[in-house]
Amino acid sequence: MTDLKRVERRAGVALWRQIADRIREAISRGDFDESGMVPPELVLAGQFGVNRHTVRSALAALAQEGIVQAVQGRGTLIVRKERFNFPISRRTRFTEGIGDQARDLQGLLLSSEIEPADPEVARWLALEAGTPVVRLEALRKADGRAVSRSTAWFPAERFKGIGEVFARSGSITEALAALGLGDYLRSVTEISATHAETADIAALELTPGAILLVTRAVNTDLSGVPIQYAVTRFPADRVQFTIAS
Amino acid sequence: MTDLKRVERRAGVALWRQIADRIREAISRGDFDESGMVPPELVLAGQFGVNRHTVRSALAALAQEGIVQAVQGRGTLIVRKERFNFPISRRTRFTEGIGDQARDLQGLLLSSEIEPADPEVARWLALEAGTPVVRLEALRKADGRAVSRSTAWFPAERFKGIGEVFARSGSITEALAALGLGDYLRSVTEISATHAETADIAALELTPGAILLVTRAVNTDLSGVPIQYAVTRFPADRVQFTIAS
DNA sequence: TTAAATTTGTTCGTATGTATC
DNA sequence: TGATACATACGAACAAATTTA
Repeated sequence: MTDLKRVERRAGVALWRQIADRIREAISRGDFDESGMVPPELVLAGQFGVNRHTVRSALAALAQEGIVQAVQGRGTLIVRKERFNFPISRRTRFTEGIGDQARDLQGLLLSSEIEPADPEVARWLALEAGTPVVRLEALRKADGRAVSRSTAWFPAERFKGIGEVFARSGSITEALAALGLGDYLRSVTEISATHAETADIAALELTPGAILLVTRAVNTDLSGVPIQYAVTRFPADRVQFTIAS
Repeated sequence: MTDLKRVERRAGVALWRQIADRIREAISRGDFDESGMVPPELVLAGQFGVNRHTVRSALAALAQEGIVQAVQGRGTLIVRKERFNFPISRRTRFTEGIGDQARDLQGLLLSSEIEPADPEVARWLALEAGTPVVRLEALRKADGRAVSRSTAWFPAERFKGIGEVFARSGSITEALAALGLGDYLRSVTEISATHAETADIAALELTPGAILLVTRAVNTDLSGVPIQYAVTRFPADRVQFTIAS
């Protein structure tokens, strides 16, 4: 607690930013490790010699960074993170990729519908816009934690019943195999990062403002014909990617 | 402006969240396209029938998402984004990778020092901890926009003068070539995402709370000996990655 | 060039609601 | 049930940066 002294007013740097920095440092020093929580807002306000709102601004910034999580009625918890490592290669498969790192893997079908391909989906799948495609919404959990929320499109002609098959197995690889596709390859993966939107926050059990790693990927059959285009959102504090060349 | 009516107090959803959603929708509808800015906070507060602080909370959330950027004295600008695409492969090279997409590329040396390898750096470079390494801090710009901030380590025995050479050419590839390494390969790339810290916010000219894509990568010479370990931070709203398998 | 008006940024005060213990 | 602690909202004042007159 040695560092939680009064804050001097410095020109140019807002009080709440200075306080956020001090709390961040105190956390990384392990000052609050016994309790696993930050002291109550009013206590911090007293120690820093500022109003409680100023402390709240600082804690809100740290919550945005994912360092702490405020829980109404209890206090502000310090968040500890361990990331799953998700390998990306020509033979990327979700279940195999994370399998080693988790005891319990679940693939949950949220919905499955046939719809006409919009221009973007058509482009990725090398189809005419308007061609029927199956849209499959899925959520994956590892050891009970949601690790990805994906939206995948398949040509409907070839993979009409993939929703039902995936619902049973929870694995795209197995579902494709059941529909006669024994093997497939990853052709393109795009990776970007954004803030989570409302729907994903709910599905992935995130705090508002959480960061998502987003992949846009195409899988093809062995002759190079696109069979799947998927947009997958991974909580950035739970997942990282590895590309082994 | 049709949607900017009074907000009803609904149980369960905070006012500022409802307002953030309404402003986000109005922006994506293009309601403010003529000016490129959101109306002043006091105007919004009046239209929504709430206090200015409530509007500020909503705008702060949108700023976190990177949708808007507030500028003191001017107003709150709507941010338009276009991302550079950075390909990652066995032959990843920064300059070649982004070269097509930008007219003007700059590689700036921030500092270059020789230091003993800490355990992590030593592990990635397959050296004994404490072995001298060159640490090179660099900033890269494309068309005047900062696109990456990297910290790279090289075995000092082999690449002692790389700082000076990089300072002249602005290219790691050229610097390595000048030191006798004609070709090299990317062996591992790890990708994660976090919030930017203070130092990177300044160097990359970001707004606080911006998201960074972070790569940890190892390059080796043609016989597989590690020659470079680099941690590179890319602003997520300016860069995305592509892995072509 | 200067001054005023506009607009966002920060801080404090106060009150009330809601969840946890 | 009451105490504690975070969540939301309103009000007021002033600072700082920018634009406009």
